Order: sequence, then C-alpha cells, then structure tokens
Amino acid sequence: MAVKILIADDEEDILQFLSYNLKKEGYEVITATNGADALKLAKKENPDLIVLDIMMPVMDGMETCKELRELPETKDKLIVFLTARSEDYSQIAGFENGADDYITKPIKPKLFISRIKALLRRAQTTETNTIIEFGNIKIDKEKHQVIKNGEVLELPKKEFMLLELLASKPGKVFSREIILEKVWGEDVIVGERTIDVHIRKIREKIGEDYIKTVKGLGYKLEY
Amino acid sequence: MAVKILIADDEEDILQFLSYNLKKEGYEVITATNGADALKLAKKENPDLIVLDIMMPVMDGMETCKELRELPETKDKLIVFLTARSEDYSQIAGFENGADDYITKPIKPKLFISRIKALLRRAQTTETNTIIEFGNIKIDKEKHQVIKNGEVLELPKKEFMLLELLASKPGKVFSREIILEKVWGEDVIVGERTIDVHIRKIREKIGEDYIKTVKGLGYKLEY
DNA sequence: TCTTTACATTAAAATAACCTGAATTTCATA
DNA sequence: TATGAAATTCAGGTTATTTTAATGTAAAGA
Repeated sequence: MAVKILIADDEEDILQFLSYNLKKEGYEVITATNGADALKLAKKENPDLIVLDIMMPVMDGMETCKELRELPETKDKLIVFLTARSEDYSQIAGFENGADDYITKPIKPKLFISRIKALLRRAQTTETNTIIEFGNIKIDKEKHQVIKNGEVLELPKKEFMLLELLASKPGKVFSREIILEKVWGEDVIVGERTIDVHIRKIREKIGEDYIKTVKGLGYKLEY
Repeated sequence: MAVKILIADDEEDILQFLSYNLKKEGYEVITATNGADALKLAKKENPDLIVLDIMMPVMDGMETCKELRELPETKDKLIVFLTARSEDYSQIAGFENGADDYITKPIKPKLFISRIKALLRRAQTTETNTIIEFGNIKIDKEKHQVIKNGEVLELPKKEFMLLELLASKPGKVFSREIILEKVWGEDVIVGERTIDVHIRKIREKIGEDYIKTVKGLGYKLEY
C-alpha cells in the first residue's frame, strides 16, 4: 500500500511542484489550499504524513497543526512545516507537540524528498523480528541470508523476498495474486510464470522439499 | 587531552565572562559571535560541548542547533542553550533533537560550571568503545586509524566513516539510503555513485574480501 | 482417449545494478 | 591563495538479476 501524503499550501505552484516530486517517488499525494480543507481531508483520507505551509488563508499552518494534534485520529500523524527563510524560528518552535520537522523555502526537491523519507523511516517502529526459523532453515532479514544446516545461502532480492513471504506464515497457501502484490508491488505488471521461475530458483537452493505447489491455489512452505 | 568547549554569543561581555570561568576550570575554550560562525567552528574544531545563545544575529541558537543535529560530525555533540529569563521555556522546547540543557541568564558562574560538568560527566559514562575489530582488521575511532595485520592505514574522513558504519554491525546489509543518511547526513545530497567510489577506495586499502555487495540492497561487511 | 488446464522447465532477452577510470570540483592546510 | 588530497560526478562497460517466451509435462474433465 502506497504511502499517502497530504500537502496544504495556498500557492498552486508549490502544490504542483511538491506533488510532482513526491509522486515521482511513488507516494500518493492529496492536496488542500488552506488549513480548514487540510483538516477535513486529514480526517477523511488518513494520510501518513502532512505537509503544512505556515502562511495560509482561512486557517494557517500553526493553527491547523494545533487542531490536528487535538483530534484523536490525527494526533500522532507526522507533520512538516514549510516556512519562509525569513520567518522567525522562535515563532514556530513555540508549541508543545509541534511539527516533526521544518523545511524552509525555497525548497530544493532532493532535500525535500530526503527529509520526508527520513521522517517516514524513523516513524516505522514496526520493525519486526529479523530472524525467521522453520525446520532446519533460518532466514536472517538483516543480514539478508538464508542458512540451511549452517550452510549460508545468499539469495538475490526477489528470491529472498518471495521466500520471506512464504516463511512468514508456514503452511499457509499464498495465491499468485497475493504473491505478486506483496513481492512485486501492486502496480508492477509481470507475467505469472515469473513466479514459477523464482520458485524454481529457490527450490534449487534450499532443497526441493520445502516449497509445495498447491494446484489451482498457489504455493506454501512446509517442513 | 583537555575538554574543548565552544561558546557562541553575540555579547562580548558574556563571551569573556564564560570563557574566563571555563578556562579557570581547565577547559579549552573557543568562541564565536554568531550561529553561522559557530557551525563552522564546530565542524573544524570538534568541541566536546557547545554553548549557544538563543538570540544571535546571522543565525540564531535554535537554527544553529538544528543544523548541528543534522551534520553527522556534530549530531551527537552536547548542546546547551542560553536563554533570557523572560523567554518562555515552552518556546524552545519544540524541537525533536533539541538541546541537552538550558541555562537562563543572568548566569551565575558556579551554577553554570556545575551544569557543564554534570553534562560532561553524564556523556562520558556512555562513551562507546573506540575500537572495533573484525578478522585481521582493527578500527580505532579515536586515533582515526585502520590497522590491518599490524600495518597502519590512514583512511580519509568519508572512507573512514563509511567503513566504521559497516563495521558497526558486521553482516548487516546497509542500504545506500541509510549509508547516505548516516555518513553524509540527511540533507547532504550527493549522487549514489559516490558511495560506490568510496567503497572501492576502501576495498583497495583493506582488501577486496571484506565488503560485500548485495545487489539491489546495499553493502555489508563480512569476514 | 482426447482435450484442457495449470504448472514446470529452459534458454535467451531485457533490465537494473554496479564497477571503473578519468575528469572535475571541493576542501583543508600550509 | 596556492597546493595537493579528498570528494564527487560522469559515462561507458560489465555483470547479476529479472523477465519473457517457447515448449514440456502431468492431472482432471469431457
């Protein structure tokens, strides 16, 4: 599922500029031209991150931020302020539970993107256990290694992801559809035979007995 | 080696007053009269602790603090804010990686010194091991040296930092994204090929077999 | 049995990721 | 501010990975 970002700015130029750059990175973008709209959209669309211009008509960025922090459904959202370089920092550093980051205009695309990415990454606390075990196979996500009876196997990216998926719930049958979505991504279009080929490669490496074909349904991992 | 403290304040009186008191305690003191200079000095002189006045021309204390927190070489430094008593505490509390302590003016020498001491003491106890070893390679952070079979290799800054990062968790795959963030800093935008080139330089020096490329993911250190 | 369906296999094509060396720019230091 | 070292960029080359496409096989249904 794509990461959703809400941008609120009254200047169309900036809105388009930021949208373009974020979309290019694969983010889903929604926009508002003032704080009040941003608030409504935030409640409705549940974005992962919100970019607020400080200066906006109807409701400015700070007021919007304050309101967002008060609503239960948006209070923990990541919020980034856009500020003119000239604006006094102390003015916006003022509140408790303020923004998670401040970006000054003029905005440089690469810098903007890297800040956004850094924030989203830091927020990701769902770092799950990095080691999965089943039978005599051990999968170490961090080291990107599969160990079979002490023997280290280095699988390339896609193979690793596919095995990781199957191993995330041993015994469960994963349909080709699900596999494509999880390993390749929702909007990546590849033929179904591609999966077969990867399964073959994995079987060659970890042994033929682990991954079982369930005709008409998909694949599962058993031990 | 004496503890080095950087003070940034636009008022000469205060600068002298604090310098005097710190020097009397045996600290080495360097000074700046605005945030921009402080930033430059911090990078160059590598002080152990930085005292920043909130109100300064060119770049104020908060802005300086933010920038310091973004540079890899200064991000973990101890930072103390000087604030006028009138200034509201909550005004400056907004930042994520804020200061380590706040001291209000007017400054009482004894109190000031004891706070500084306390901070330094706290920081010292958490000082990490300065030597990392793996295989026949030894990395001495303090001496900024890499020793391979007794032979001393002097790596330049970036190469050293990169190797240090990889060595901080041998086996773990570090993505280019993470490498850029940790070694170059979030906001420093350099091309991805830059990493490759540094990796090659390191390999040329420590040998080809330690750093492993994991295609599509990044690099890891193995031995 | 013949046909259909679903998956397997293989080699080759396409792509993405990385390496390399040279040129250029930046930086620290005298 | 001149100098050499370090850092960065760039473009062409190389390799590993991914994907396709053509063909094979086995099992289920007509």
